Amino acid sequence: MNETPHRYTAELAGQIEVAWQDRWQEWGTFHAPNPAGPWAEPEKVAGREKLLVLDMFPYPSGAGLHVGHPLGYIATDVFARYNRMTGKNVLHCLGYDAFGLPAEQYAVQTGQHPRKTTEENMVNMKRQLRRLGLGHDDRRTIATIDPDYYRWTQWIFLQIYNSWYDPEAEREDGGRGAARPIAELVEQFANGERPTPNGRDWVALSASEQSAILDGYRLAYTSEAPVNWCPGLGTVLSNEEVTNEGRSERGNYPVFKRNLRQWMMRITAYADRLADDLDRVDWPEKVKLMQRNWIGRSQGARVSFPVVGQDASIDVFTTRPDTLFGATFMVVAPEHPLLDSIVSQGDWPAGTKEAWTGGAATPKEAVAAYQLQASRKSEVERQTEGKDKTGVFTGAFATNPVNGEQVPVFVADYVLMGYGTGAIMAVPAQDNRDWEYATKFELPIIRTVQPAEGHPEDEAYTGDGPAINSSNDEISLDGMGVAEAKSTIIAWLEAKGFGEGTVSYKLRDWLFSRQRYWGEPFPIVFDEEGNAHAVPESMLPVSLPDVPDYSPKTFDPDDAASSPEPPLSRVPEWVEVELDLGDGRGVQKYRRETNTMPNWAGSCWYYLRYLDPANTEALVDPENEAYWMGPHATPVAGAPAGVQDPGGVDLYVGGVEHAVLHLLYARFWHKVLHDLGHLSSDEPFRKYFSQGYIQAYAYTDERGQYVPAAEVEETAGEYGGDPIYSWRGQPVNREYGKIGKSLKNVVSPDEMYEAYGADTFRVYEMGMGPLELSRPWETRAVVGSQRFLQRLWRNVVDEETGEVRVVEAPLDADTARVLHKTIDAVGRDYAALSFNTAIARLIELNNALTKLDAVPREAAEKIVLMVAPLAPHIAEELWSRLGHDETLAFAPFPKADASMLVEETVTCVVQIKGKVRDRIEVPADISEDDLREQVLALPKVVAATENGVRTVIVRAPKLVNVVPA
RNA sequence: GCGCAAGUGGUGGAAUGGCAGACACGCGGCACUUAGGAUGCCGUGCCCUCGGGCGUGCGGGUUCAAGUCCCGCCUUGCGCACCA
Repeated sequence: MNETPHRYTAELAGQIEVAWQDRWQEWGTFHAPNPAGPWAEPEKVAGREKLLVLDMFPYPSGAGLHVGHPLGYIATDVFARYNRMTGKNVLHCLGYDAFGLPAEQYAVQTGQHPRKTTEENMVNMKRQLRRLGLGHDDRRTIATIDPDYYRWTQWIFLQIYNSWYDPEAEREDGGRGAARPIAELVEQFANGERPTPNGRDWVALSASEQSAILDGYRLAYTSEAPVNWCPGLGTVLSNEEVTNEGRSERGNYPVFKRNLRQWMMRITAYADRLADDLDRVDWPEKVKLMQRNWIGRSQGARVSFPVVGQDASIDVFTTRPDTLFGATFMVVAPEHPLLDSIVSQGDWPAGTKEAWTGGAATPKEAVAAYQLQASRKSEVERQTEGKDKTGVFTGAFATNPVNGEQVPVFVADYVLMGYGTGAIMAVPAQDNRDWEYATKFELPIIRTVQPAEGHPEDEAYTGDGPAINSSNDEISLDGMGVAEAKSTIIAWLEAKGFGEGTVSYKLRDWLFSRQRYWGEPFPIVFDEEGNAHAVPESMLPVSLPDVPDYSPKTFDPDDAASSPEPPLSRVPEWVEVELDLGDGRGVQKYRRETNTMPNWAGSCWYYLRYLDPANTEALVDPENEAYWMGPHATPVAGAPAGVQDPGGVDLYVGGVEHAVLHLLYARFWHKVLHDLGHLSSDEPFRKYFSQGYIQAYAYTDERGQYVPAAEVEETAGEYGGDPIYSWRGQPVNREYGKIGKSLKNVVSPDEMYEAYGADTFRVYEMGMGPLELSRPWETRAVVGSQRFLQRLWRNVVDEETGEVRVVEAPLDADTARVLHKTIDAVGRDYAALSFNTAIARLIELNNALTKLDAVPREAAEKIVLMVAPLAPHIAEELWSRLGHDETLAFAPFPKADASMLVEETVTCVVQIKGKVRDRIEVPADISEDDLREQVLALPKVVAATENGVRTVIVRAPKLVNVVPA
């Protein structure tokens, strides 16, 4: 009946794919040898280059994968497989980021324990990914929820907790500033080398006093500070997890500022290095820029303005100290700590304008009312109220140090406590915000930079120009440009003791605790005085207890007055412990820390565990870390001259959504571990590639409800108009966006395996376009990739008999040339992650082979090897049928014969005045003179150059451009 | 508002300053078929008086030659957003 029983159908593809997946597993094909540690196989490492390829750490979602998820995994797999065929020792594997909010929320929804649902989700995801044929080292699969894993997460926390940042420490790269053990700081305090902050003897201080001082230095510390409290999630969040609109990134709930005692990570100590070292890694500029913006380093000056009639001064940060002479008033944030003491106690001073008082009888009342009003505003309200300037006069004046002018001090919420010093000198002439405020409150404006020609009279001028109105008895900036004026005035301020050049950052310390159940417990206990103690390494891991009630206490999302309540605090038998911490104090009563770590903790270092997952002695054997991640001999392209290579993962592929979250946190942890001597590399991700997303169309009916995208029919519009979409006969609107359940446009990889097979799916995803671009999913287009693989199959296997049909014959010259050109191009494309163009080349070669009566063995074997990284199963199957016993995973990738890359004859394009007018076949090695002569003799050229020739451009052998007179 | 990308057929996309549209989808035709939503082959930027003309968001410029380089504008996407 069936005339083509051996056709490469989805069914046959499925059989082949599963069989090869079993073989790879059985043979341990993708096990990568380590130089040291428990899995040491130094003899297999010797003499090979290494390559460490990494995907972003996935969390096992209950919804399973959709076709967008595997895009990056396929890309890294193709790259890894290609490099394996060039002889490299390639490490590629995947683990699971299984703690955290999504896993917990899913568990809450389904009413089951998070561990159970998480493990089930991991099983499902592993099945989906295995069916894709990824060449992962499956021995190295890890999960953050595994106690053997989070033991090391806790160990790293202790390393950070037991460290401080010494800005004077010399680094091996010549820079200054590094993490050092806190014990060394204690020693400095104890032997008097470093005075304690309050000047008292270290040994005379109580344990609590010592503890409080050390908290001011530790890289992980607790502090009582305003944090982002999200009642809807029942937890606090880091700044990075809060959106511009003041809502939680996950769940979009309102977030409120609350003063709470929380764990923080002193990432600000690393601000400079995190910003500077971006120059040493190969990342997209866009992502580097996002990190630089987030760190927000700006050069400027701190200037002190003495408060008139008080023994106090207001410090401001400014990036424009050159404009000091134009400072006509000052503004402090409503939360500024000095505010209460500087507000004048009596009536409004003489000259107070009505607009400054906010309608209050005294400055004290006005400021109190304004503070209250500001404190009641949520972040959301600040946003929605727009940028209307509000504020009141404090009644106080401060002295401008450059000219002795007494300027009024205002309180206004356009100045933020969280940046700089929380106070500014206002220079309306050179700052738009200050201009607005000055105009609204009738304050003087003095230009101190000459505006450019044609600049509007009624606007601030923020550009460069010569300084004006900027002199006193000692100094004059007049005539200087902005840069020179800045350095001149800073030198003067420093000499007079009025201020100093300084740097300010937008980056804040990282809030590290969460009031959730499903996360790593802190290895911290509190004694009866409330002082924190590290749990000794020997007692790790501190296990997450099984509890009957793991769900977090959540609140009305708008209930700002609610307080977090960690689920672990409801387990007294776990919280209350008696321990001997080995610190000489013997067995004591302690209370465990009941907060848990954020899910970033486990994902901050997982790539390190991949290197040595079975190691029980260390998080990674130093030799393994140095082998896989150590610095290269030469820095990345574009790095400043003379810098050291930081090392790190050779290729990291993932979405840009983690540009300032995971990618910044991981860099910070990595640098701490580097400083403490645990890692030779100084950056985690040497090269990062930001992949695009696969999106899909979604359709809404007349009521705006989403309808199943798979059931929508498309019909051509009349007279070439736009196509019309309909669902069950009714017209629907098309939208473009994310793939998701709520949009009813999910396509799962399982459906693709079923309908086409994994290889076809892989080729389609890689062939759709460049990896960095987002593109729409189109199921009906997948068939093109299937046709390609079918033709490839047919070139080797007879569809009717199943016999191999290649012939033992030499290649004809044309085929040989196409083959070698393809080899040349495809190799370069793979190395450059240009998989879409590699596929196009392979299709062209395959189509050329299809036109032959029979395919010579050499061509068949080479195209099979070249296809193997993309479509490994069909390639293995054909390779095997061609008579090879072993996997082609390590078969050498074909090499192009350079002599085959040059054509004997070339089509030369003949242009007249830059337009193509003719073509001639010429020998590839034709001389310029011969070619010029031939072209000028062509009838069309002769006709066009009746009036003579102005010039002839010859680019032998491909192009001649004749320009007639 | 500030900053960064990107604009190429009906669609996804190719093109070291040198033949614009590789490859694929879709569409049209043909073959094979009881059948085709299978498979194969051919065609497919637009206009045309079949000579050719016009074409890479718009307007200028550099060049013998511009999708590519430069200037200005428009549009879209992304990031930041009272950051002093």
